[in-house]
Amino acid sequence: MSGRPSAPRGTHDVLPPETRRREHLIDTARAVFEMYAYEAIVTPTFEETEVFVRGVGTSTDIVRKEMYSFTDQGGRELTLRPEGTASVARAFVQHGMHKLQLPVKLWYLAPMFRQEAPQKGRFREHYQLGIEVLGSDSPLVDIEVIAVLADLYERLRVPKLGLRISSMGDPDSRAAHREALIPHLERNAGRLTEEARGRITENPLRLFDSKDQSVQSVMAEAPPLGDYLSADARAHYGAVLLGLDKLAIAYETDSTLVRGMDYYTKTVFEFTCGNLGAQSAIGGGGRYDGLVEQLGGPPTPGIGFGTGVERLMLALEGVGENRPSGLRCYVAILDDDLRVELLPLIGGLRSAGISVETDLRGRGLKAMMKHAASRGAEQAVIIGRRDYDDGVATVRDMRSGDQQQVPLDQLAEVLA
RNA sequence: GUGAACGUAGCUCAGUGGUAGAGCUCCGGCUUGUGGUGCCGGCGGUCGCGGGUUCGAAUCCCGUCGUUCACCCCA
Repeated sequence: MSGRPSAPRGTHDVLPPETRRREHLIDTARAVFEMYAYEAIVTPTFEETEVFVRGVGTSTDIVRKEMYSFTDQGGRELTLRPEGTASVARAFVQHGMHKLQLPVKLWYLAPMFRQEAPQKGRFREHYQLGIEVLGSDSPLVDIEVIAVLADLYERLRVPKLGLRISSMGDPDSRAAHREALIPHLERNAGRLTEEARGRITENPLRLFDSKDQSVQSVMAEAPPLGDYLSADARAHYGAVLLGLDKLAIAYETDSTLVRGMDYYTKTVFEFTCGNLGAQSAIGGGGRYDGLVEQLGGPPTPGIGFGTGVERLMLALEGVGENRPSGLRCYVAILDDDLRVELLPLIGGLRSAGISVETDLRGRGLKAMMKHAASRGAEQAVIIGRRDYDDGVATVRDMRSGDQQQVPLDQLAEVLA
């Protein structure tokens, strides 16, 4: 920074009228969440670092190199929330929410912070809309969670939508798979990149997602996780897919789908938008049946998703709707002395529920009419000395241009 | 974090070594009380920032910050 300060790297301001598009998106999401009977939850912007280390997992890029961590004046190790699920799980444990009627169904809108290299659609601070369902291991919940997100995207009319889904299995499935996968990788270590070799024991599943051709050829011959699913995990996965079919939600199963948090079990899924380039994932999530216990709570299954507000905004460029400004009426006062005299009149219109804009700069009538038009006012109320002395105002319909004289004391009724 | 491209008015961009430009936006006038089209005028720039080369730098060189693209990762 030198001279004029600017927003920090990877952050950005959202200005009107862009904020109207954003609010339409958020309003729509809230409406959908309420339709499925979710309740809002708010958690702190920062947590004890331990929440994310234990929750998200030490093998993840998020915990290893992307967290905004700091020590406060009391020597506490804190971290700006890099994702939403761990915080919600922590709150669930802290407040004994397992004693509530289960499952608990929650939604949130919150900023997330990750120190990554910024790119289009990837920011160091971004907002996520998300839901979490805690306390039921039924595949019905998996189906509902995916349906909520699909419903939201449909209402927003997200173009070129894709859904990939997979099952990570339960811990037993993963352990059995690991025993077969690691020897395969070690036998073929010569064909792996150095980076890939480093992950063999750390998080070998990640390699299924590699874009390196040589690594891919090794993974193509590797034992797929799907072959090692336990009977329970397999049945669960089948039930979820059946439910999606029943709801006519299109999906593609993809056993190479690997997500960035260690807590995922069984169902994982990711929605993509085809016109977003490299950052095509607009929302994703999965089941995390061990997370609550990991954070010191009773064994409690859970599942949720997060979807990125900024990426949705990009995906909806050109097709998204704005929230209407709601401005109904522009009051144009021609005589300077009347500007103060008529403040109660304007106040009265607003009390009557009419959105009113008026000139705050001392513009001339022509400029005020232009202002009224550009702000989208439906009607203009013009009051000059002549009108005021007669106790009337001129009301102009901005669409048709029709004008009529209205007594000042009837203005609210006529405009309403 | 690595590699590459780009950074000129609020916005979109032109200008590639010789006095900083256009369109749009905004403000005002033509119309002394009437918008969305027209005409005229005006406001607005440390050419991202710092250093260097040069008689002279928006232009060439170095550094730095930011954006974008790819890798990586993810929303």
